[in-house]
Amino acid sequence: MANIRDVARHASVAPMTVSRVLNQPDAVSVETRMRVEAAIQELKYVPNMVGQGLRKRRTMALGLLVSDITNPFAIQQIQGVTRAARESDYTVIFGHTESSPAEEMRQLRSLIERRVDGVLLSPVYGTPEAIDFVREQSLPIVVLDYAMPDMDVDVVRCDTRAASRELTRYVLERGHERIAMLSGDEAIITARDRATGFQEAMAEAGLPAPVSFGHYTSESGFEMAMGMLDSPRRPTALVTASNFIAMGAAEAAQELGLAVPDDLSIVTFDNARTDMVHDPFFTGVVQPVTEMSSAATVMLLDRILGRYDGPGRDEIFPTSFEAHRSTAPPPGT
Amino acid sequence: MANIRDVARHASVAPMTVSRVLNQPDAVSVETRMRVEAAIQELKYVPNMVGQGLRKRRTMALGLLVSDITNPFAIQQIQGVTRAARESDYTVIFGHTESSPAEEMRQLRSLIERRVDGVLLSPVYGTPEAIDFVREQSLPIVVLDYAMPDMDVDVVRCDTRAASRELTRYVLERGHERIAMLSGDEAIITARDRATGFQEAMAEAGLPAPVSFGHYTSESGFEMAMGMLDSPRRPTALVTASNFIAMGAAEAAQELGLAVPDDLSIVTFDNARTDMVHDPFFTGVVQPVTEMSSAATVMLLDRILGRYDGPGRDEIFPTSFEAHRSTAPPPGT
DNA sequence: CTGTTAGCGCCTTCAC
DNA sequence: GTGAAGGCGCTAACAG
Repeated sequence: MANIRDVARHASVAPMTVSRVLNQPDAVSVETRMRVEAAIQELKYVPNMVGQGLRKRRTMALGLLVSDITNPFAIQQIQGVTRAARESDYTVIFGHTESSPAEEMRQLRSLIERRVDGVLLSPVYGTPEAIDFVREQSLPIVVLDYAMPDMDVDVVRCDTRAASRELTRYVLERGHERIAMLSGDEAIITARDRATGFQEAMAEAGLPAPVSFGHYTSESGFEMAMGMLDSPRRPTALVTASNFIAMGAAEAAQELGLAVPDDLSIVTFDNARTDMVHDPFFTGVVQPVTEMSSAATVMLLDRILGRYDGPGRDEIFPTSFEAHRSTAPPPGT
Repeated sequence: MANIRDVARHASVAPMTVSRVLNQPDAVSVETRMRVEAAIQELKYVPNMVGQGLRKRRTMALGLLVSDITNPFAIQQIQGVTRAARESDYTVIFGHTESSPAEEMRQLRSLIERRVDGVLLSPVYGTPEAIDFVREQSLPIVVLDYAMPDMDVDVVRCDTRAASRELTRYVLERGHERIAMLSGDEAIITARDRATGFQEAMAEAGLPAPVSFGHYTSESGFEMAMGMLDSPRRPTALVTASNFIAMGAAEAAQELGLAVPDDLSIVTFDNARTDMVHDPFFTGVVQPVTEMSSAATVMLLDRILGRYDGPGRDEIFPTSFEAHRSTAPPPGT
């Protein structure tokens, strides 16, 4: 594998000239450039970014950590980040944390070891440690989909509490009165916010607002739904805080012989965008994940390239709503 | 951000000793080691793998290129590779080629620039250029899910032609006689092999074997299905060569007022594994993608670490079969 | 067990 | 417009 000196020798120039041909071609005379380019071709020279990164102290790589790669949500994050990064000639080194804070720290460390120029983190529990860890290496970081109150850090997210209120109102407007919420881990701020939004909307309607906290998994959704539905005055509608919880709830309904949506309506968060799924089933809130992730990447690049270095920005994107087949009026109406 | 010399100074040792503490702790006396470790803690030193990579001429990174990250198939590949890589302390730098050969070459180049220690490629069209390009940099490469006859290269795949034969036989055994195949781009070997397997099984049964070639997308599946189904003596079953084609075909059926499976059975390849999808719909062939990808990663590491350097290996994994809700006997039986 | 020297591939700086 | 010197952070090889 040829290096820059091999090319230089082959073209009878100094290594520096080869470097110029690659990085500032206009600073080299046409004839020299052509000779160097011929040598590059001939030796099949591919520049070594490891050397370059060491010297320039810039790797042109961004780190991206998502929680759960099996979630379509994460795929959209990856797409959004990759797309924006590519436009600035940045590579994305991505890892998934399997929703484990320990793994999150391990992966962050690995990204720092590789000296990525910045980090995009979709956190598990949003503990300050992860952010501090990156910061103490004076690396810029942007947080995805996780509110960080009282932390001076760039965040890109949605107003998930308001979205939850509206989602609940939608169900109320369909005539439901016995509605329960299945949320995620109470330690996760989106899980709390979504529960709060639900409770606010139910309070407006003067109705009780039962909430289960569990995890953002279908297993947990199944269990929580079984708990909520196992009662004579069972809810006629469930508001779930994630697509996986919704799936688990739908399984529980099936297990109990309840038809969705005829016997039980289900609405959810984190719906995958329609164009990713054939015949979407769940009615719910859709976040512009790809756009958010691209925006977050641009914010990160702003920091890296020195285009911005003020206080942390909290960029909030609007959510939208998609009605599909998982909702109907309550049974008996 | 501290470097190894800062740590050395802080612990009153030579940089080399710090390096030893990190890489061969047993070669350092306990007291020295403790002093160095204290300095590392205090300075929050994180080793720089860029410098290390330059010196060792090893980056401890593998490149992985998948075609289409929105495909659950690709997610499983990423998981399998990441898992196996992690066990050997390797990082995965992954990219998606958006099913474009030009992008594939661009991404390969980017991986080479970063001097990954080896490449895992799930090719678009399986042209030799991509492989030669990697090889001429004397980098090892393993090909995923793509037969490479006449190329001396490591491949991990399934016997997709045999699987297609069996899949077709399953449909025949259900009593169907008018069966059509919707395949992918004829330039893609799996698309050809799956068509061939279908034709072989149909020939065994003495039946005509109409095949459409299109693309591995739901749009193409929709169009091909519309073409095949728009006839009085339309097929009662479709064999599709990918999950996306199956989705498109199901949409076409819906558009034509045909119920799946009552009016039309659909079987497919590239089914996502059951545990990734709520209530799987399509009957079809399931490949052990995660295992295959892990195995491919191990094969690659064999080359990288010099555990193997013989001729290219063609490792063929068995497929399995999952019956779900998209198949029934032909209408009127 | 510890240290010194030198160089991996590249580019910043300065000189010509 | 071109080149020489030096160093980014790290470790192989050798010395003590």
